[in-house]
Amino acid sequence: MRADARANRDRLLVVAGDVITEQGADASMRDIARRAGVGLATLLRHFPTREALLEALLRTSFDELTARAAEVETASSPEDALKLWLRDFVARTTDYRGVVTSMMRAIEDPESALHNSCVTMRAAGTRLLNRAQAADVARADLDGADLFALASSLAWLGDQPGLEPRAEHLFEVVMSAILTNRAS
Amino acid sequence: MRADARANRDRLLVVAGDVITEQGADASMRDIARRAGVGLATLLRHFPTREALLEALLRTSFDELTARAAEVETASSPEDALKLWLRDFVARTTDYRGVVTSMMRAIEDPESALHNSCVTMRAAGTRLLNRAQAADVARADLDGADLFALASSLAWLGDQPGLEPRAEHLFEVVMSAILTNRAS
DNA sequence: ACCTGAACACCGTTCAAGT
DNA sequence: ACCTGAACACCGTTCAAGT
Repeated sequence: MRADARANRDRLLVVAGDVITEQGADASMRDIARRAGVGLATLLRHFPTREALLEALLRTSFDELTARAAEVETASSPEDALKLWLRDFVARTTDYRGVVTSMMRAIEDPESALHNSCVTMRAAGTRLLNRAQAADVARADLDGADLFALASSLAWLGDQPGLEPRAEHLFEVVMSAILTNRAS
Repeated sequence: MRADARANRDRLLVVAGDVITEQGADASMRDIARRAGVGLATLLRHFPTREALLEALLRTSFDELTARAAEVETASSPEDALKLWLRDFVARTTDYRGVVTSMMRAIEDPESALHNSCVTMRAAGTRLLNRAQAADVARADLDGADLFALASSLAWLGDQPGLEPRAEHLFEVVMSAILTNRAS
């Protein structure tokens, strides 16, 4: 890639992060290009679809989540590991409003640019779930896709304007459905 | 209202119901007008915003849900009543894809045309929750807004394309978090 | 009263023309 | 190679003109 193209790409990613943080995942592509001081066609050349742009923005975050799953797996009890990781999942997914819907779409669509990052991250979560199930602290009738769906629904709740104050409480309610809480 | 205007309005509602069933809550207003054989300005004249159109479509359904709450309250045990009603809530809200997000927005915004129907319906659900709590079969640390949020998140899950097969299972998982299940 | 076409400012897509 | 302006087909909003 030519140096000026690389510079444009980097700049676009930074600006896109800002704009999407402000306006959500359905922000205007034209607006992003405008604020990057670049033609719309240039943005579309680097990221041919909105999905591709989101993919570039989220790949790092999702890869970090995958790595984080490995960390908590060795550092924490099965129950705490699952809790910590899900909290992280929700926090990161709520960073950009509306992005959880794109993620749901992407994990169902193998053609999506986001597909692989999503699948890998879900697999990491599944390992934490299975570990908790083996330790008898999580419901046995859940699989990785169920966990992913429940976590996503919590992220969706976090995206809803009036719900921030209850987000933590709702997290714990759903969490209590995932865990079996046999002790205590 | 003049007879021709009334006819247009009725016709628009029917067509809007069809189109939104097919395409979801963000269907093109122009398309709805087109399929109703009417100018776009005529649609906007009867329903000045998309919210207003959704309001007209959903008011009946929400009012029925409010009435249904009163029915199950007298006909069923506190636990069954809550279960039955929440299932109904999710089923109706999933009828038009994407509508649950509009509903969430509407209940936070007193200016919204949907606001009153939503608030009334939520209050009906709150009564069922309180009754279940009094009978000690539902978690005491939930209020009506929590219940509404959890039910909405289930409706959101039901809207996601790949999740229909797990919808019922996820409903039961979240339901188990709401109920205390002290017996059995 | 009610309806409508047209003008408007937006959107994302595409591509010929420029450097 | 890479960028860009312009044309395109869409969107919802608004309003003067028609019946």
